[in-house]
Amino acid sequence: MKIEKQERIINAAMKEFIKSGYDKASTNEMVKDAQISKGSLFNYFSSKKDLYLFLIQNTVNIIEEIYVEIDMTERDIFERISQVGFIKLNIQKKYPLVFDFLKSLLEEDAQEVKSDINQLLANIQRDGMKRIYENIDWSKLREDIDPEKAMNILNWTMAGFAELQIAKIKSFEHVRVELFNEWDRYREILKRSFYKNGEE
Amino acid sequence: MKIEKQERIINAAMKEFIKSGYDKASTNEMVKDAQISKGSLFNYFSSKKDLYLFLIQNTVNIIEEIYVEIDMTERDIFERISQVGFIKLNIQKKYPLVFDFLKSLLEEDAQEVKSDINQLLANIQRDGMKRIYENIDWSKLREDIDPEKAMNILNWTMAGFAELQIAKIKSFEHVRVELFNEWDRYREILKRSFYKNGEE
DNA sequence: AAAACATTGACCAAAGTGGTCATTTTTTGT
DNA sequence: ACAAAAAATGACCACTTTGGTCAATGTTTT
Repeated sequence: MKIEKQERIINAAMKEFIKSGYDKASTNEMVKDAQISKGSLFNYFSSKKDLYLFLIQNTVNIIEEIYVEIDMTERDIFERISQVGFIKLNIQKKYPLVFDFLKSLLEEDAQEVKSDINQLLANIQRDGMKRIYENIDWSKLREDIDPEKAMNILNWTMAGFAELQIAKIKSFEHVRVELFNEWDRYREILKRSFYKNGEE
Repeated sequence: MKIEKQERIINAAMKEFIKSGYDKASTNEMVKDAQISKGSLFNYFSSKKDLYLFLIQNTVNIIEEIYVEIDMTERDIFERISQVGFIKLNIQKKYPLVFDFLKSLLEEDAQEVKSDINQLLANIQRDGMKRIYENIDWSKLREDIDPEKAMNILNWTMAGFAELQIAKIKSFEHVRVELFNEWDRYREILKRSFYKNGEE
């Protein structure tokens, strides 16, 4: 099957599952959006559930790329967090729905798929943030700053910044080259604030 | 009508609208959850749309309390932001669904109610954050820090912290007294980071 | 005990559900 | 050019759910 059609189907299905949750997601809406016939969809997937589970597995595979791509030898927290952000941005560009779909999975509570979700997400949930921030050198931090709190502030700032940029991109419909410069400003503020004088 | 029953209906309706969006929200589910009969619901409200619009107006009224309660003479950003957080926390305690419902309104795209939403939300959207951070004294900030970025970092941190605490409360089912101490730690970190030495 | 008001849930036509399959269209091998 | 195989279609199915109604029943007030 043409890869473009595959993506059309996957995206349409994800979009509908995100919007409506498993139970209320309509296969009719999916085929309309993907511009294929009802019959085709049920040729590719034996049931709605089958399709849903495929999408979950697909999502897990994509998300796991993050862990693989992280350079664990980079021990500076600001470098590491920028790295993760960069990887996530690339994923977002390639698969714009994948994070929203993941979020919808965590909120899903339909009995029919609940256990399957937990099972398939087990791997990426188990470690979560911990794996991403393994082997970080905290010694550069000012001593009066709790590393865990610093990490939280960084994470929240990163997430907030990302959300803001995505909103901008979605509304203005043009990717900003200044994006990374802008992030660097935030990075500088926090770095100067959190690190001991003279470090790095 | 008994106030307790009113709240049961409002909460059940909001819950269902949050979960399913306007179109797919089921009035049957609402009456089941609120433990009233179908007939009663349509006695109180002439239609699903009528109910929805009532909930929006109700939400707007509640949210607007925030603006009223802010002490505009407090010009320190950290005080102000803690104030807003405190007000929001109280609203969250009294009306646990109101912020989720507000969020769901912003994501709603059903044609039948889209224009009504925009109209009713116009007031609280127009100014948004601006009104909350009016008349702040930025002179205490270190000169190498852009006030707008500082404000963003603060906002994101506050939101992240709140989310974390709500998650904790929801899962552990007991409100933490240490909550404000914990927030004060974050506040200290950011204050020491952002303010000139010796300020405040 | 009568009148006024509140609440109920069986009921309705209409719309939507996940899934099927005989039929048509497209692709393939020769 | 043609037939066989593969892929795609959408009308159709039985079933569920939808928002909304209203005659009947319960509850209060006068």
